[in-house]
Amino acid sequence: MPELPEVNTFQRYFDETSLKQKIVIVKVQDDKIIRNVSGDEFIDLLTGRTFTGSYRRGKYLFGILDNGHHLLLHFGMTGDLVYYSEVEDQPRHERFAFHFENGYILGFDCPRKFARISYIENLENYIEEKKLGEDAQRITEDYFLEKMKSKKGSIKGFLLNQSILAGMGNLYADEVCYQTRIHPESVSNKIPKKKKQELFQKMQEILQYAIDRSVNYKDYPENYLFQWRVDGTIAPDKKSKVESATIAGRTTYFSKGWQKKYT
DNA sequence: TGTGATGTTGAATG
DNA sequence: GCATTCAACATCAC
Repeated sequence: MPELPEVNTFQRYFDETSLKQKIVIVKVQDDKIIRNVSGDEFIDLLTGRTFTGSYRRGKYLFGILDNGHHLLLHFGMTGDLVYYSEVEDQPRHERFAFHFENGYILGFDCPRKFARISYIENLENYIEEKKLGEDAQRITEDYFLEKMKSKKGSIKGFLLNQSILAGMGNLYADEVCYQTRIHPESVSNKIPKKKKQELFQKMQEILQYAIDRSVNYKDYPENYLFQWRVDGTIAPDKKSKVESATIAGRTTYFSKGWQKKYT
């Protein structure tokens, strides 16, 4: 269930379990999610290798290999990592797995197969090709304001655009809009500067809050919109009702009475 | 039984 | 070139 904070949690998990051990066996149960090489090539490329570190940018997690290459783990909607040693702990929808020297296994679970795995020889080139923006937590306020100036689409679409800033997903974008009282359909370059700054600050705050606690959406405080993503419920501000609409192609929850639309 | 779900991408359209 | 919309990807849960 990964947006930036969740992928950050995956990174921690990956770092704690899978670094500095040789991969002795690679198993591929379903190579559909492996994008740029075949299942057999994947096995050849990774057998005998060791992960020395990781790098996360938005929702993209790159495992750093001991030959300087990278393995991209993108979790899609339902990707998950499971480190286990007993066969019965193997996740139900494991698509591939690394067996380490110590007998433990890192399995990549993914029911919906929306994940994307790529073997990358040159990370800079890959990021360039994909036009992957800088991580949402590493951009500056100036950059954020500057980018918004020229954008005529909805603020929701802006926040979701991974080539401008990487890491915001559907739920977090709604949350940031809600907390800054900006209607998600607002036109990006029509939002007053002060509100834009607020948007930037809130985004940082919400992401950091989630990262600090490795939280799930459900663990958020009640005044967050997260657990109120139901039409017609009373919004956390207690006065307005939550409604939904499709904005920027995604189901978006907001509260008309609470959030102002700048057009 | 039908519907929609945390994400990305490519095609089609304006 | 840009922005937007839609369908597709595959499975599960309600």
